[in-house]
Amino acid sequence: MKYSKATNYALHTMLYLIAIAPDRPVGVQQLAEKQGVSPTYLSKILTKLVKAGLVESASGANGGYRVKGKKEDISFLDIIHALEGTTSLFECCGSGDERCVIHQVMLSAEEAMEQHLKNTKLIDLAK
Amino acid sequence: MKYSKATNYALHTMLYLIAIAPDRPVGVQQLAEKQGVSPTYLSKILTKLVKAGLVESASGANGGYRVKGKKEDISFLDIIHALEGTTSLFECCGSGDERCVIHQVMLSAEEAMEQHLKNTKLIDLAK
DNA sequence: GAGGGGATACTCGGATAGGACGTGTCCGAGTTTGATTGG
DNA sequence: CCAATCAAACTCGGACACGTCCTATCCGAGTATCCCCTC
Repeated sequence: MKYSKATNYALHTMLYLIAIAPDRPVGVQQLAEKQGVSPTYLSKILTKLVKAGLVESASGANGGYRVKGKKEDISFLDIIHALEGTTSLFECCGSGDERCVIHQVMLSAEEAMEQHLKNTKLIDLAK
Repeated sequence: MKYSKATNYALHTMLYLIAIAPDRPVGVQQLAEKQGVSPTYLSKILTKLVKAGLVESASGANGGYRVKGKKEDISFLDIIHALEGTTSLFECCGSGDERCVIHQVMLSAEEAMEQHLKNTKLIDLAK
């Protein structure tokens, strides 16, 4: 039960893209160099962010990645959901949502954390 | 990033032990039968709960497991920590606790969930 | 000077490999209870 | 009737097998930009 390193990389990459938001896209090599990760691995992570609609990619020379949409709306939860998936942290009693009291407690605890992550926008840290 | 099934089994087992708290300990076979798990596997989970000081075991015939200490004080977080460990869900920037803003946000989000799990006692569900 | 053809820089996707971890089983050892048996 | 012995029930711990996911790398393919060369 831990957040994957990929989520960590994704958060740092997104924060960097938002903080120094340029007109031209940023190459994966530059992003990878900042965090000491291999560019090929980081590109896999960025592909997930693209599929989630958080960033857009530009092919070819001078290509790279750029934040898509409004930067002010991107929250921690958006990025985490893009990498970890949106399924619940706790799966109970086989099939799913019965009236299991344990399940209800775990679900509300998870929602408490998600509310915190949803209310914190990345742009708040990019001052 | 998911809670393990073992945590699920542990929570259900503890709730059962607290709800029907008998004078004599409950055997692992009876506990395993309730949840459809193999007794040998459940005994591994119970060993972790014993080491955490939440239950105590009695060897020999008519042996089994019993809740240790005050039943009113056992929270969800106690059981989760016993199985998942107490390490943080998020490990940032290599070594550890620098002044990484992302790390701070993730930590406070995690604490929001843990507060919820700490305040919910198992005995509240065992009516 | 204008247009076309490479070289270059970059992303995209699949295949692959190693390692860690969760899940589950099996077996031998130690321990307590209770019944059985012999004096 | 008492006590010693034996069998049964049960937990404990380690070893082991299996699958899955994370992490990371490599390679080929596609694509856009820029430079150079030719007409």
